[in-house]
Amino acid sequence: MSDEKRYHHGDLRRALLEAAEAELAERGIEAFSLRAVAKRAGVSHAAPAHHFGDANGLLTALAAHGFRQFLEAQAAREAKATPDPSAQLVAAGLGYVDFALQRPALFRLLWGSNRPDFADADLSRAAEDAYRHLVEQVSAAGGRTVADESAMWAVAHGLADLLSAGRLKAIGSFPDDTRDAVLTDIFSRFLPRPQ
Amino acid sequence: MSDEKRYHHGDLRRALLEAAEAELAERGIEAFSLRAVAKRAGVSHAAPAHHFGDANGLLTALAAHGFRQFLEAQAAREAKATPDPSAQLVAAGLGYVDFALQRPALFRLLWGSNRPDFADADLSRAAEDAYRHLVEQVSAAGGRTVADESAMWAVAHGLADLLSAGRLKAIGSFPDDTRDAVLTDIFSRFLPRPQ
DNA sequence: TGTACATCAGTGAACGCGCGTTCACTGATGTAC
DNA sequence: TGTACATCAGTGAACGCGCGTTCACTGATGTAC
Repeated sequence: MSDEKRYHHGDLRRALLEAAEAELAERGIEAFSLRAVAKRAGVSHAAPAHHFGDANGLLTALAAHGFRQFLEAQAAREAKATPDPSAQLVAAGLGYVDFALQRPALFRLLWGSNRPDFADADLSRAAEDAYRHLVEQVSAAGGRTVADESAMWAVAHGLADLLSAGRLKAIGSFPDDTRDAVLTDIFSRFLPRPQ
Repeated sequence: MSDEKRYHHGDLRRALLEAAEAELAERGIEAFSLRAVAKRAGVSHAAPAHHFGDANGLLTALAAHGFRQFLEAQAAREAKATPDPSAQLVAAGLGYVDFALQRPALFRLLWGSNRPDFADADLSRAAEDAYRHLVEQVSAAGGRTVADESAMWAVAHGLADLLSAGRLKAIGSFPDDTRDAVLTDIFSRFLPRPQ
């Protein structure tokens, strides 16, 4: 039954989110349109309205979903690291960069666009969960000041943004394990200092 | 003669660049259109073609101009700092952030858009000048490795991007001199270490 | 100083296009009895 | 188990809009003589 043509899609909401991310990746947010997303999902161009209202509604839902995946990318690295708080903080930083490299279009939607409605309840909750995770990690590693927290966030964010945009060519051209080693070196410089 | 209505504008190229930046600031790159820029500059919507070809041509020229102003913002901070190489490097970082806060729309055009043609000769020269400046500053301050260079770039970029987007609310709410002190503290952690 | 002419910058009407939105509709699904 | 009906998801045609592009044009400027 999976390949028969059905009137009701069955899981159009999810299909539209995937199509939207693919559109962002291929054509960029500047050329994003609801009609192109619907076409990619194989559905008439008026169908998305049932699920998301308009294009910004779809992008808002996609951004909320993106923040959850963003946290998952960090959790995946943390699970592989030793439980030491500093190692966990470095792992979160590596996950931050992983996400930006693996989903650059989504990364830009989260951090560099004003189209999602960041006042939306679901999206703002997802974004705050991500922020809270950072604060907790820094705190567990001994960070106490605004500077501690901002330093770690900024360096992770800067590396992620520059790498996903194809700048920082030196690091970008390293094999994965070499890249991880250099990134770990950099993150280590920013670890909160013992008082 | 300045307020009389003339057929020839006189300095339409510059006026279009200014109008384009204002449009970016007000409506975002996602809604950028040549017609709106022309209207803002008080000129018919076909006029920009004489100077820039199309919208991407205009954005490319604006980006090249932006990179030069980006370097100027750093130079302004460097001129006020002591000549010590580490102090100069920190000053460059503060200028990086200044630019992002003062011209957020332009900052996003330079670092977060794919609409400018980065293969354009003038733009790529301007972008490379900015990159070279960074490398030289890091080198003068004793940086020798890819990690030294990337760390400094990433933290400056991350602070600039997050602050200009209104994240990092703690630092963003400080008065200017307090903000500079916190940023200087953060940059100092990333200064190349003596071997 | 004056005239003729070439070049250039900007105009404004016209065009075709893809967009979001609306709306009457149709087919599928779920539920009451 | 069957029937009737309400609700829901998706269709497809229609619309008006702003967009980029084209093009014949006009007014301004510069230059040759």
